[in-house]
Amino acid sequence: MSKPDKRDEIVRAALELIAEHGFHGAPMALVAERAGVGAGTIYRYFENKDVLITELYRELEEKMYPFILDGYADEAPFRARFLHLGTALLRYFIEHPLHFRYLEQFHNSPYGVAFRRDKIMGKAGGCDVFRELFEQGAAQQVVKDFPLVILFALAFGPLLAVARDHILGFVQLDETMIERTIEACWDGVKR
Amino acid sequence: MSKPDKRDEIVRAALELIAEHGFHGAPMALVAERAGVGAGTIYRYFENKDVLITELYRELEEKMYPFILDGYADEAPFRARFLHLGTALLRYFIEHPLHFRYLEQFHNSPYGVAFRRDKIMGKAGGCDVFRELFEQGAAQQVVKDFPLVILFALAFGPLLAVARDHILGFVQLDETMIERTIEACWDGVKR
Amino acid sequence: MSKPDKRDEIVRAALELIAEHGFHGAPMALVAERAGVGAGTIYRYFENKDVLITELYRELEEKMYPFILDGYADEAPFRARFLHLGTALLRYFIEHPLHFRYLEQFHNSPYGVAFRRDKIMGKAGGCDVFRELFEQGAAQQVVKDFPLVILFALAFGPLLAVARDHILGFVQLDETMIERTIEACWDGVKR
Amino acid sequence: MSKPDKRDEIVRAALELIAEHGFHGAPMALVAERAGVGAGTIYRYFENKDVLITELYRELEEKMYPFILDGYADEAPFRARFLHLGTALLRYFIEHPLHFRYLEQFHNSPYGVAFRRDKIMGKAGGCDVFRELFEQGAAQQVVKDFPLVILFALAFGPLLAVARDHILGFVQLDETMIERTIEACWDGVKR
DNA sequence: GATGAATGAGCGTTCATTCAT
DNA sequence: CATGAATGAACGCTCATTCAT
Repeated sequence: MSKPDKRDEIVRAALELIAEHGFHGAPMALVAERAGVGAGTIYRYFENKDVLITELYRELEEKMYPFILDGYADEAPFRARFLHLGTALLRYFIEHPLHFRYLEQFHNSPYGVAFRRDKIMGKAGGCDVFRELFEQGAAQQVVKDFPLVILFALAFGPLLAVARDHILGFVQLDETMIERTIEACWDGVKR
Repeated sequence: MSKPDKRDEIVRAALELIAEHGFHGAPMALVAERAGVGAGTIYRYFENKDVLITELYRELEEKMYPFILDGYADEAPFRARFLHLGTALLRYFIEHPLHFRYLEQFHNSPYGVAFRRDKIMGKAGGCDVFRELFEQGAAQQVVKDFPLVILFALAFGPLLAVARDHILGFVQLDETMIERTIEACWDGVKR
Repeated sequence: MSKPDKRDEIVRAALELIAEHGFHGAPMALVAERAGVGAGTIYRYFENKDVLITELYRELEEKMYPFILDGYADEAPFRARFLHLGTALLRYFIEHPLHFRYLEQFHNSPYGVAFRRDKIMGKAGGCDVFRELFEQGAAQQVVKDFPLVILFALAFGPLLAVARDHILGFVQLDETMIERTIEACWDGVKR
Repeated sequence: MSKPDKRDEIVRAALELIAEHGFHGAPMALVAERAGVGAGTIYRYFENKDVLITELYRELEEKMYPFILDGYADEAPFRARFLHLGTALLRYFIEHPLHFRYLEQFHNSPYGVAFRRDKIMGKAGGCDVFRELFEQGAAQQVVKDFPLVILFALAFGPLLAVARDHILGFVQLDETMIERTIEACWDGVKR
């Protein structure tokens, strides 16, 4: 097994265990076992558990971006862009349930809160498409007159809730349901 | 200190510690200390930590109901009832940030998922006002034609997100902002 | 077994293991086992291993002082007082080899160096009899004209070396040898 | 880098790290890094860490001998030879604090005790000048009537203590202080 | 020969739970 | 009933040593 293979196995094992059982349901020894490596090996790639967790988060974000930006037309009208990003995101979560559950765990933890705080304070990375989109929407008065944070809540709150319900098996979303859901989000956001 | 007093102190201490520091930030010994009881005493009232956590959840739900049902008019039109419940809920969370954070922690944990599964499968308790309301709304065709689960997501997804952002200090909600936010939720839900 | 018993057993076990095998030859699990307590129990009495080590040092010092001060006559001539303290100390070490080896381990470790630094800088505790004695000796010009630190080295260097050699079985000291050794130390120190 | 170079670098790195941070402050990986070699390479030159430690000790002793024997006159009177060796040793330690601290660490460890035991039991190496000197001194009745071990303690106990105090910064020894200190040692030893 | 990634036993420490008092 | 000292399994992490390259 070559070097990056081990790292990948560790990351995959951590993703699975944390997504399924949360941070304390994923002791390092179990991550190692599931990755097929020795316990000490993890520490060659990640300084400690916190670093592994944060690094994994960043990797998931990076994998997600190309997916949701695929076919995104910068110059399209606001509504079209909103629907594109929304449906793409929801589709991504549904197709990658492990990613979704990991991201959720992360956001509902001290890590995630600190992360968001940084983002909101503008040290952002990554999430900028959304921020840009909504800032334009606000400037063009096509969205309701709310602080950005609330617009985000109106747009993504339902999206994330619906994704979770699908993944937990509480609903079964097909493509048309995805689109209709995002249109409903749009109704909440639009002026 | 009389018997129910001790129980109350334990519950209060657990609420504070878990809301502020999460489940692992609340060791039983610390809960006991903060409650002013012996560590073993907790186990007279709660079989184990899981039971304490679940029990506490149920108590918070019960405390919440009278608050949000206060002034609720069964026979009012759907929209008015929706707005009443939504604003009441959001107000409740803002006024009881500890409760909110506890409920959130709970929902984002294996406990919460099992709990919701039971509810959705119909063994519900508590949440019935919302279920009834939305079932009526669906029957009257005043809300969008979605499964109940998605309607819930559209209604409460933004609400919870906004409450969290307020409590974490990312926005400052006043009464009019609360009302406007719930109206935006309504836009998402209404047909 | 009553409360102070457990603490005593832990301290005794730590003393034995550390004296015989050094700090890393005394893992907490082994200390616990030898003390006949659970591993976690140690932490009820000592915050962590460092605290256990430092505390044990202090206890040994405290046990030693009454022994060497027994029969010490403040107003006796310098030489007599020197011989008293020196022989008493050497006798103590020979009678308490575990104490001696522990104290040695402690002094030859970061703990001990920090400790001595504090003492020399005057934040002393305990060792004051010796300091007082030598300061008087210096004032009366009965000892050689050296900084205190060097006088200490001349007096205690051989004493400690001899104690170690006895305990390791390299010599066998009897009472007269003890006295003659301390007299030889005196020759090194006296003007 | 040629073969003996690597060995030397390993030894130098081990000396520095162990002298400054003790045996546990010198993990093999760090020794390798500081030596500029691979971790596995150390094991081509030294069977294991214990061997490295013992070997390094022997090398330091060997480097020390030429230094202290420089100018040593076999036929000079006992006192002169004693003073020569004593001052040379003390000077050596002061000029080579890393060596001194290493030797000290070594002596205060299971390695050192085993080593000394061998020496005293006569399997000696190295230390023979001192042994010879003192055996002569005993035969000529110029030193006190003590077992060799005690004479060593009287002579080197203060010397080592003073060296340590200098290196730790508790005193500052200059050339005359060195000489006076060794003369004081002489007072302790001489009949 | 030289490497350094990989290993896993072992460390110090925590904490849910028990049970003698 | 209430207590809190005691427990020990489990955790995150280190490091001497090995071995495929």
